[in-house]
Amino acid sequence: MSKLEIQKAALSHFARSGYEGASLSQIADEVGIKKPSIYAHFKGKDDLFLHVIEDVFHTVQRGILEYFKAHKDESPEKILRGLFTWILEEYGLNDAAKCLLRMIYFPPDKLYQELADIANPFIDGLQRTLIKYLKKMHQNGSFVCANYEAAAIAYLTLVDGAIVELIYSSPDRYNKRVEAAWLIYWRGVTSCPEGV
Amino acid sequence: MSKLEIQKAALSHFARSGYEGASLSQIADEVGIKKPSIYAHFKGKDDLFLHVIEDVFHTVQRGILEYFKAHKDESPEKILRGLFTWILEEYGLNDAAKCLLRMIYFPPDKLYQELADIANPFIDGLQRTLIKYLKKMHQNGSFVCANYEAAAIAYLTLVDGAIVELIYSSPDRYNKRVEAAWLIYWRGVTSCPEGV
DNA sequence: GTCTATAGTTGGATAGAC
DNA sequence: GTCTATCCAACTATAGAC
Repeated sequence: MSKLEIQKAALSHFARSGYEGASLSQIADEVGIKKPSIYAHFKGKDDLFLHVIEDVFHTVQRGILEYFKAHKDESPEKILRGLFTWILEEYGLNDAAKCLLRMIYFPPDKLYQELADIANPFIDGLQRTLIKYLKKMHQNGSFVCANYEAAAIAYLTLVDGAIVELIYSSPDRYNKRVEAAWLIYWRGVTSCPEGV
Repeated sequence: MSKLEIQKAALSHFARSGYEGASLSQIADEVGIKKPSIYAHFKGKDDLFLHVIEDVFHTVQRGILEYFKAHKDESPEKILRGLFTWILEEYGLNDAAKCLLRMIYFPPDKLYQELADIANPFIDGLQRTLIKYLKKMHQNGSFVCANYEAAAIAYLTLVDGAIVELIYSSPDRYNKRVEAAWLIYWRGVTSCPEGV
């Protein structure tokens, strides 16, 4: 029962302080138990951390796939633009997203390999799914552009750049970025002067 | 003399392991001195850290401004595109850039305010300088676009998204992102169908 | 300015009672 | 499954000799 509570508290500490900065005492305090009680549920700090991380990656991945499924009948323009809104609502002030990004960009040296084994399939999977989706829409005729693969890569660049602003500053500035960048992106993708 | 060596070693440790993960013993080891000798140059870990960070921010800021000055006679297209190449060459595998980004996105809770006082002027300064530059070029006639302010914000989104890939994966995939995203960005910025 | 020695704290982890 | 008590290692930091 309290296993989930420990994971939840641990998540918020790992998100805020990183792997090295988080301490089992503080996590136990937040749950309302003593430090040694954690060892009844997890083998140690590494074990707790990896359980939390694996859960976060799978949850986020599932969320994104569900978003695409729920909106699969809409136009690519609406789906791609809407994902930015969805990210803000779902993961704007969320520990899970912050922890996930922190561990992708700045993994603890000690668990580098274990983390890469979780993170790489996640990243590659998202990229391949997006390219496959845009390819289908492109052949479909519902996504007219010069190069769907470049469009996918550029889109992911946009997503990362926007999220970075969400982490660093605020939802407000995130929205400003998204509005400005999206208009230019979509114009650049769909307008094909002399068929470049 | 060894004050600079300590700062240099500290930088690489803060970049790789973060504030909490870096230890004074390891830093001292790398310099080839004993831990207490650090206290002859710095008041403590915080003091060393803040000195390193301040130095990094100023160095990077100076570098970027010098890049713009050195290329001020070229077209905006060349300057903006060239910055991506410059970032890769100058800061691709660099501890300074990695440390800077890490501390912007995931500052240690303990020194949050002190870091914000250094990071915020840096970020805001860059953004304001870019907008001012594009405004001048716009009024100049050498940068034809619908909205120079949106172009600036979207450009920064691109830069962040590209850097994220540079941190996470490799120069190779960074270049792929830049090539794909730049083409779409520039097309979207310069093509103004029915004067949007 | 660098060292040895050491204080004082906190970290992760284990043993064993209940 | 949670607790108290405890161990040991690592950390930051200081005192004082050279």
